[in-house]
Amino acid sequence: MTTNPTSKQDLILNAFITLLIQGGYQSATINKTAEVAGVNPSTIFRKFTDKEGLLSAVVERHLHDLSTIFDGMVVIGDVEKDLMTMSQTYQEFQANHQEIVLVGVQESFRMPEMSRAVEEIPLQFKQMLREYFTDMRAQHKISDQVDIEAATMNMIWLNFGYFLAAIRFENPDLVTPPEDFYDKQIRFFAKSLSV
Amino acid sequence: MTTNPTSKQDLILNAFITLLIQGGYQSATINKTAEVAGVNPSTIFRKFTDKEGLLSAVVERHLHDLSTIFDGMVVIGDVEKDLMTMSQTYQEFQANHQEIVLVGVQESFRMPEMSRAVEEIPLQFKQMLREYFTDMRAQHKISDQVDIEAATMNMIWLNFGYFLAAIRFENPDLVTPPEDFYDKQIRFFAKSLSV
DNA sequence: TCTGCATGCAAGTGCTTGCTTGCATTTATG
DNA sequence: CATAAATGCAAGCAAGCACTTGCATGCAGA
Repeated sequence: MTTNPTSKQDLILNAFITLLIQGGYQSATINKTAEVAGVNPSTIFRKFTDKEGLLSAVVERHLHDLSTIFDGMVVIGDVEKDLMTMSQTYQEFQANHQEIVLVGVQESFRMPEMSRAVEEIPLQFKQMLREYFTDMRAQHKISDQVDIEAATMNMIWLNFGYFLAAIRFENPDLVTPPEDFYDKQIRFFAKSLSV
Repeated sequence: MTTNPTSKQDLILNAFITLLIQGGYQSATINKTAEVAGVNPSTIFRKFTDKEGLLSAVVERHLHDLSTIFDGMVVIGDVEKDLMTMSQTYQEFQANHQEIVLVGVQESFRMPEMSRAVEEIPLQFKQMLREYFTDMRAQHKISDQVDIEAATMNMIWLNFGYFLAAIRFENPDLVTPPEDFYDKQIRFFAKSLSV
């Protein structure tokens, strides 16, 4: 093999993820996954043992990605711009891991471990935000009056809500393009930090 | 019948809704529904024809409730308090119709009509908020500078995000009690309206 | 050229699902 | 009390599911 085709492992995983996004865990059947991946169903079992094994592989890949979530991000000390950067990083990560968020929301009852893997995303975001706000307050770049915990949670829920609306709703009255979100919403939010 | 027991229709519907909340549409099987309702599976088919028919009944009930969503609500002209009231009304309605929101989020690909029924909730909320903000600005109770559209969407996504986090996450770092949400978050939000 | 590994293929197993049907039994109603 | 409607019950059906297995095939490296 001289070319560089995606490995069958990845082909299968990607097919599975596609189906997870479209219909959740239950409707992402092995047969469909095999068909989308262009692979025989038996191959999937040989590689992943189980349907659960397939899911585990997805979760593992996700947790690995998560550990590097804010790695490339640079803050410059301009609150408005930094918040935009952080929000964008968070949004893009979630968008690239929709399947985890969706399955986590869907199966939180039957697969609590899954739910906990999903929670890790906003938790990382929260930790970073809190540190940032604390820092900015020490530098007097945001008001002393600001309730950091409240501001942090506000950002988290706002971003989480926008994300889910964006991937599941179609009505333009409920979803704006990401750039508008960063530009208008984060700016709106940033204002309340100077009061 | 001299007592007033819930009709079998309602028993079945409620059982179905319970299962929808716990595991979504696919895992809410007719057999389980019958068992939870204390009813024979065949009865369900005689009453609702189909599994789809069951879902339709749930959606119909929902749409009926939705038409009265803000009926009992009273605004007093105090922005902070009014926003709390509105947020609470919205949150409580969503909590009482979790099943619709969840199934809508889960099955938006396969059942777009469902998705549209879910969208109606935030759309109603949006309409009310926009009117309220416009009104308050005319009365100079909020700043002229405020971007009403941005403020409206901010409230919607914030509330939507908090709601989904609240029903699916367990970590107290990601979910606060509703009272805290109204008290701290809405107050935080209200501040940005006076800038 | 030989060997071993990865894959395809097809048949099959046992379980669950949605859904139907015919008949007995209970329950409400006049 | 009589009649009709609402339910329970049990058997059954076709389809889809996860998963297994045995064998043929093809491809890679020694």
